[in-house]
This record gives sequence, C-alpha cells and structure tokens, in this order.
Amino acid sequence: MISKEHNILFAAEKLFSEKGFEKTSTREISREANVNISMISYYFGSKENLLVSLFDMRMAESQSFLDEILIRQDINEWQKISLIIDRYTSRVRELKVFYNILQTEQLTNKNEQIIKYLKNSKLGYLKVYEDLAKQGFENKIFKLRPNIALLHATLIGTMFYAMNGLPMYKEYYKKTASDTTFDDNYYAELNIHIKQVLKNLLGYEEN
Amino acid sequence: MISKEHNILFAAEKLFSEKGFEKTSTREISREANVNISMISYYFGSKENLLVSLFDMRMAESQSFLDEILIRQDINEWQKISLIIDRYTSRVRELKVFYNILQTEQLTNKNEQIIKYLKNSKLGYLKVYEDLAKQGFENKIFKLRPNIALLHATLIGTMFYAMNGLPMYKEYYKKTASDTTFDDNYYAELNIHIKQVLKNLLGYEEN
Amino acid sequence: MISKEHNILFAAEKLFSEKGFEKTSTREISREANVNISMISYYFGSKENLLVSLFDMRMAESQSFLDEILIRQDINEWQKISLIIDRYTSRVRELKVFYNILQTEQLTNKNEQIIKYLKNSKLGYLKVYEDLAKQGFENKIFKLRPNIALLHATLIGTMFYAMNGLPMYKEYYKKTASDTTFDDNYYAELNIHIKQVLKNLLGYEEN
Amino acid sequence: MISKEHNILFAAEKLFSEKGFEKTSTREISREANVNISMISYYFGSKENLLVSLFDMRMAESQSFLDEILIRQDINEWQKISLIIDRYTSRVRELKVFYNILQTEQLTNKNEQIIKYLKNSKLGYLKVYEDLAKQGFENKIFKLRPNIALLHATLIGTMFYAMNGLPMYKEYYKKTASDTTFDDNYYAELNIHIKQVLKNLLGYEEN
DNA sequence: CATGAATGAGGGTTCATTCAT
DNA sequence: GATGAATGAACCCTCATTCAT
Repeated sequence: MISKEHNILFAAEKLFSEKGFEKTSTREISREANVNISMISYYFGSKENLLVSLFDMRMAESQSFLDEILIRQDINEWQKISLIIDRYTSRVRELKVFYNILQTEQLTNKNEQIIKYLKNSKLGYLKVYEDLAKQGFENKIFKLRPNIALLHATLIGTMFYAMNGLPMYKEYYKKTASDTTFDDNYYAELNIHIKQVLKNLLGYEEN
Repeated sequence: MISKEHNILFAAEKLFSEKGFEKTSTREISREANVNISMISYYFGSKENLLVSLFDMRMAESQSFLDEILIRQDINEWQKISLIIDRYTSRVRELKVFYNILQTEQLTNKNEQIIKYLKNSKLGYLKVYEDLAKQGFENKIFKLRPNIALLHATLIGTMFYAMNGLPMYKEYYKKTASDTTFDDNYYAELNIHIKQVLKNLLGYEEN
Repeated sequence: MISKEHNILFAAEKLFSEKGFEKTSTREISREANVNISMISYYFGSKENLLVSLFDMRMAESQSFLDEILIRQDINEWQKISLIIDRYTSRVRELKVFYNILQTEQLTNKNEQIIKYLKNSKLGYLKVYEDLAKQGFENKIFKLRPNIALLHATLIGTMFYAMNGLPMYKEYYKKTASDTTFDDNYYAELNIHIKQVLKNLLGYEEN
Repeated sequence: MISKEHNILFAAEKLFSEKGFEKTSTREISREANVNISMISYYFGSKENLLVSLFDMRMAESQSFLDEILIRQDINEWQKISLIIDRYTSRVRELKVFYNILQTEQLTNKNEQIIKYLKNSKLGYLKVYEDLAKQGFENKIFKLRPNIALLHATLIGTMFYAMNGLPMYKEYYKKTASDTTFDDNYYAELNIHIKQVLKNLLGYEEN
C-alpha cells in the first residue's frame, strides 16, 4: 500500500500540472489523494512546502544521471551529449506532468528553495556542456565552439516548447489523446531534430 | 490623460507578469491603477475577461507585421525569415512583461479565447515558415526541407528560454539589473544564434 | 440607524467580555452584530485590530475627564480625589463589560497598542495622584505622604476586585442578577470604602 | 525522574501564564513538556481538565495554611491577620505564574470546577476575616468593624494589582527583570502597605 | 456613468482529540 | 500502558463580484 504522504505528493503533482499551483486548492488535493485535508499540513507543513517537497523528490531522482554518463570512458563526447539528450527527452516525456509545473514555476515562482533547484540544475548542465564542448573541440571531434548558454537554451527551449505543443499538434492532425504511436514518432523526430541542431552548432560530422 | 480602462490594463499586465494571474488580486490591480476596485468588473466584466482584453490588445498589435514582410518583393526568403526573427526578438524583448504572461497561460490556462489566440498565432507562423521554406527550396536558396513544427519549436523555444534565463545569467556574471548594454549584447548574440540555427536547418548558405 | 461598524464594535465588546477574546470567534461577532462575517475584516482589518479599535474608542472617551477635574479652582485636593473616585467608579460600573476586557488584556495580552494604552493610562493616574498628594500635603490638608504606586494599586485593585466579586456576592445573598437596588447599595458602599481607605493613607481628616 | 504527568502540569502552568489558556495549544504544551501530544488527553482527558488538574494541585497546597494559623493560641487576632498577609504575599509571589492564571480564569472562565475552587477559597477567607474581626473587636484589639467583603477586596485587589504592575514599574525605573533586590524591596513595601491599610480599616493601634 | 459598501463562497491552516497499534 | 498517525471541525481572512445610490 502506497503511503498517504506519497498519495498527496502524486495528487498534488497531477493537479498542479493541470490547473497550476494557485488554482489548485488543498481541498482538491486531499480529495484526489483520498486523505483528510489536514494531512497536507500534517505531512508537509503548508501547501507551499508541498510544492517544494515535490521538487525535492523529482530533482533528487535526476541528480545522478549526468555523472553516470560523464565518467564513461567507452564513448566519445558526441556520444555523451547524444546520450544526455536521449535520457533527458525520455525523462521529460515520462514526467511531463512535473516538467509542466517546473516550467510554470520558472516563470512565476518566488520560492527560494525552488529557485535554488532550478539554478543548480541549469548550472550543472552548463558545466557539463562546457566541458564536453571543450574536450570534443580539443579532440577534434567538434569543429566549432558555440555559446554554451545559447546552445542550452536551444536544447531545453526546443524540448519544452515541442512538448507543450504536442496536444495542439495532435488535435490539429485529429489524433486522439491516447494515440501513443503518434507520440512515439513525435518524440523520435524531436530527438533527431535536437541532435541535428546540436551537431550543427558544435560542428560535428558523422563519419 | 490616459483612460482608467488603459490604466487598469497596464497595471494588470505588470502585476500578472510579476506575480502570476492567480496570485494577483483585483484589489492590487485597482491600487496599482489608482482606480476603485469595482471598476475592473465595470469595464471588463471579470478578472478573467481582463486577461482576455489584455490579449486582445497585444495580439492585435502583432497581427499585421507578418503580412507586411511577406508581401515584400525586394527581399528573398531568407531575408524575410531574418526580418521576422529581428522583429519578433525586439517585440518579445520590448513586451517581455506580456510574453511572460503568455508563456504562463500557455502552460496552465484553460481560457478558450486565449487558447484560440495562441493557436491562431502559432498556426499563422507555421503557415508562413512553411511557405517560405517551400519557396526558398524551390528557388534553390535553401537546400533542406526541415520539419516546420520543430523548426518553430526551436525558434520560439530558444527565444523564450534565453529571455527567461537572462536575469539569472546577469546575476551569474554579477551585472546589475539595469545594465542595458549587457542586455543589448545578449539579445544581439541571441539573434545571431537563432539565425545560425535556422540557416543550418534550412541549408542556407550565405554567398 | 446605528452603523454596521458600531454594531460590530459593541457586539465584540459584549462577547469579548463574556467569553474572552480568544474564545470569541469572528463568526459569533458577525452573528451578534447582524452583519456578514467579512465585514469585520472589511472595517477593522483583523480580529486583533477590532480589539484595538475597541480600546481606541473607550480610551478616547476617558481621556479628558481627569483634566476637567484638575483645573478646577473651587475645590481642594481631597475633593478632587473624591471626585475622581466618583467618576471612575461610575464609569467602571457603566462600562463593566469593557473593563472586564481591559483587566484580561492587562493579564495576558501582548498587543503593543493595548499595552501602550494601559501604560499611558496608569502613568496618567499616578502623575495626578502624585501632584494632588504633594499639593494637599503642602496645603496641610493631608498629613501623610504615602507611596503613590501602592495607593493606586489599592484604589484600582479594590474597585476591580469588588466589581468582579459582585455576581458571586449577589448569588451568595440570593439576589437576582437584575436587582439594581442591591447593586446601587453595593457600589455606594464600595465608594465610601475606597474613600475611607484613601483618607487613611493620605492622613486626611474631615473637619 | 519527574513523571510525565508532572512535566505536563508544569509546562501548562508556565504557558497558560505566559499566553493565556486559549492561546496555548496542546502541541506547545507537549513540546515544552517533552512528551507526545496525545499524552495530554491520555493523562488528563482534555485540555480543559488539565487546567482543572492544575487548580487541584495548587489549591490543595494552600488548603491548610489558614487553619494552622487560626488554631494558634500564642498570638492575638492582629498577629494572625498579619501572619496571613505574610504567608499569602510570599505564596502569591512564589506562585506568580499560577496566580496569573487564576486571575484570568476569575475574569473569563466558565468552568464549574474552577468557579467552585475560587468561591470556596474566597468564602474561606471571608469566614476567617469575619471571625478574627469579631473576636478582635470583642477583645478590644480592634476599634472598628469594617465591611469584610470590601476589606478582602482591598487586600486581594491591592496584592494582585501591585503584583501585575511590578514589571511595568521596574521598566519605568529602568531595572532589569532579574533584579531580585528591587523585587524584595517592592514586596516588602507592599506587605507593609497592606498591613497599614488593614490596621486603619480595623482600627488597630500598635501599642 | 461611476462608486464603494457589502456580500457569500472559499482559501490555507490549526485545533483538540481519537484510535489502531 | 503508551504512542503517533490521522481526523473533522473550526479558525481567521481574502477573494471576485454585486448593487443600491
């Protein structure tokens, strides 16, 4: 049996994503999670802190996967970048709901803890790209040395914007929301697209 | 003297951008706009409709500029795309406050009217890119025929993500918030970056 | 027609006296005052501030009466003290409900504004007694120079304790709560008693 | 090791005195007493009953001391009254915290048990004073037969009002809260003052 | 046409207490 | 006997909106 604490967390994630943090009431969360309303304060202290706890959980999950890739000796810099994109794409797709919240918070939230998470996450990625781009350039794999901040903006921006646009896209092509084959193709194309853009920016040419 | 109606509209735009739609109360708007609180319902019917009115105003402003560019006969397809990017970049920078709201609404809002605006806007751009890409390809200016939806995602996604990231970026480089020279350079670099990415995607080569 | 603002104030005074500030809910006040619950925040900002507003009103009322007595030239120091006791006794009896709140707040409240009121009120009385005692002594009306703080403690303490004890006293003598003749006698005796105690302390002898 | 039951009782006494009964939550009490929150209901049944238990303890302590004085044959009526004042003053000072609660409850509480305690206590004192005043008058020690209820009001009222006023008094004279020498003098003066007032009321003259 | 007093619903949170373990 | 997770009621307050003037 899943604990009440987790029920609340998942119910909140769902509702925050659907309606936004402010529009979601603690009463709705408690209803969705099938717990008494006062359990939210009991476990998390406040609605605000429930959001932070959600970030705690999700950000902790994604903590390690960068390092795992970086330490590998069996693949070159481009393969590492390629792997990061693969992992990030699938993670974003899998946790669409959470990343929707993350984007909203990035735009409006003033919560210190969350800002810290977002900042650390971003700086972590920038550092990784910086190192890989530099090494790849030194190893003659990459011919160009692009602005890393803008490269990152393009990578993340494309992914998020494409993800957000999918429902409208499906509606436009009259696909049902549950058509996962369409989604599979869409994300596959997106993945290839992003890699192509990055290849161009880094001056990487497949042999 | 600017009308009370406009005062409310501009006050709302500012506050919605700073705090989000939900967190902004009609009381605050009325205070910021120096009008009585009931004026909001009086002029706009509801807080919800005030947001729609804001979109009415801003979207109407940006309606025409695409057409102006498209009908020009003196420039080629790349130059047209280049011009669109220039205009859009400067508009987004100028109306940062509004586009912050737009992004948030894109993520959470269920307001039909606003969804319609966003959809129309997006489809309009897609149509334009589609036509320009096709013509450019036929005219041998572009060598490639990329997925337009993803090209647009990259264009808009990069621009928004880069725009949102600017404050953090400035903080990182210990620049003051009012340092507009830094901003000028940043947006200039962004502009070049986006154009480079599009050149690559379209297979455009400067002679 | 009495204003809603005043209705709330009087309802609050009654309930705070009967049940204490904490035990009185804003719902009860609104019910007693026949106004919507949100009017309390509307007019007074908060429940806390409603209490302060009550003190504002009552303390403002009692501001002046000391001065009126002091400036009189037609009566001597003892007569002035005697008059102060008369006025204060009748005021405390009349505003029994408010002075009940005042005593409670004196014991527990941490509200700055109220503490300030109580302090100022007390210091005002001490100053008056000090001056009258000194002048009366110089004018050979009083033979003794007692500790003024303790004299005040006896005066106020006796009055409040006697006032608080009246219901139990009446119950003990099997009087109905509405028997005002009993009250009249009680307060008359109390008045004489207090004056006698003060005469003794000041060394005043009626000729 | 002191029992958890006592820990709760003492923690409650402290907090009730500082913040009032209503403003003190069971959570705070449990935290202060270092016990689980449910222990309060477990041991005392309810928060209300915890207060009653506190009165049980403190009132039981003060039960006997009156009798001890009364049965003494070696001292006269005035000396007995004098002794009662001494004992009561030192007890009130020692249990300042409890007597603060007692005063507050006297003003607001509707708890039957507590009302009974207060009534019994008061009637006990009145009976004692009545007897001593009568005997002393018959024995020609006292020349006057004052209203005993008002005499008691003056005695208790002065003591409580003076006690409550001490912190403000010290602040006024810029003494630190921990200056016990000041307190010693203050209570000594208070003791003498009360005795003087009673001497006057009873018509007692030291030989 | 414009106002501001007034509304009722709902917000997040805290409360004393209970009950399965 | 002792625990702490869990409860539901009630708390004060703010909200967007209305309506008599």
